Amino acid sequence: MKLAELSERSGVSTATIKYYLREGLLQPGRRITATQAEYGEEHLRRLRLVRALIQVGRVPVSTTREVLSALGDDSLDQHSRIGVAVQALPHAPLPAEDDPATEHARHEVAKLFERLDWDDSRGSGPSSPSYGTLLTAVAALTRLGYPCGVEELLPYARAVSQLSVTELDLVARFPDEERVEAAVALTVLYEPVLLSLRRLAETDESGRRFMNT
Amino acid sequence: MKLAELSERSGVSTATIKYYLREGLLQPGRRITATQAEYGEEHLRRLRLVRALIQVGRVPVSTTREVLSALGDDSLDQHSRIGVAVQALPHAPLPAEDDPATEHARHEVAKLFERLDWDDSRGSGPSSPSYGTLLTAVAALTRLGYPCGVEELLPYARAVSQLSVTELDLVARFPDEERVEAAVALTVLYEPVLLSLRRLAETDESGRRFMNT
DNA sequence: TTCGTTGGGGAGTGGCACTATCCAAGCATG
DNA sequence: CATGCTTGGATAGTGCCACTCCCCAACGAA
Repeated sequence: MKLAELSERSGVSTATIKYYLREGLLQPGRRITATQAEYGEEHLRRLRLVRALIQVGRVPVSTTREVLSALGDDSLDQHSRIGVAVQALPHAPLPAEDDPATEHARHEVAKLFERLDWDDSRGSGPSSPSYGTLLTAVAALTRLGYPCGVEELLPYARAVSQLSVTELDLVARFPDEERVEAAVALTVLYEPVLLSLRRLAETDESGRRFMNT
Repeated sequence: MKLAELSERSGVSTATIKYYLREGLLQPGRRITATQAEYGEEHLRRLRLVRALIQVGRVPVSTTREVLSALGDDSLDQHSRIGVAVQALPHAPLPAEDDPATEHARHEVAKLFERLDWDDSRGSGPSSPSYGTLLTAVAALTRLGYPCGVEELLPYARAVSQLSVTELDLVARFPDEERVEAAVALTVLYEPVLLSLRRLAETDESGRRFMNT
């Protein structure tokens, strides 16, 4: 298939596909002549993944490139490739160091990790960028005077622990060679699912309580 | 307090504060002389909220302005103000209309809503922007061949339903005049908490399964 | 009086995700 | 074989966003 057909079948403009090729998000097609190239189904699939990550998952283009290169890094085992890909995803800036709210956040999050048996040797833990994002968010809430200690965090942690089990069950059903891509796609694309369901649930619950009808 | 002190106590540069003033995210200070203004504690508090929404919650500046104006709209009741503020938050683009994946998404999400008793009259439901975001994400997953039907969505929906109850319990503890701000702050700032905990949980679970030690 | 400081305002910056234009080399048609 | 449309590569430009710089006139302390 030529670039124009790839564009039509994916719904992505040829200009944008050319941009992705330049940025290394897509392998170049097989050259037919000096000015033409041939693309296959795997290009279409990859393009759809790229589009989903960028548009639905809001992953920046440069980050997408890193994530994709981790997908194909044969020198790593499955867990490491998933880890590298997920760590490349965007995270909040680290919190200010000398700040009482940050101190509180560190303390509460540390207590949370004691109560769960999450293990830093598996990649969760203070060394992970997600841990930094968590600290930043907890510190910001603390600074604004909203409660955000272990007791408030635990229900969230328990909920996502359960969800991660069912999610990894899903990932495990895929054959080896598709598993890392599945893990990344599900990690990124279930984020908007989770957030929109949460907003819908909150809107509904807020209506139950604060609406007079 | 003068602008310089406001800057120091909030950790936001004077240039940025001036930018927020111009953008209407902050009320102008009380004018002392022709070239000086006085700011109070409520300016500091508002500034911290703005910073948290923009930096931690990744809410765009223009959206933040809309959210803040909904906070102070006395013509609406609490539920409506929360609703307006949350609807102003960023959402994914609506999915393509004439697409089998979108059709599938509509169908599955409709089935999901039948199983929960979420009510469109309360603001959740097809008319809500979050509903559109959900459709887009489900359609993208479907297009990539990942399972994303009622059975997969239900655990997520149940989890966030529970969380929304505890969260609204928290909101209800605040006095009336602080309640809407609390609802918005908690909605936005718990998003990174939820997402980072999910990534940590997944990393941990992936380690348990796919790591050889 | 002098000199640093203050707040307002307009213009500039850097990053990002495209997008428009140009060009030479095909291919298709009469 | 001539003509004109299409193709893919490269370069430069666009629009948006969140700041950030700079200048200015008015203050205020020494």
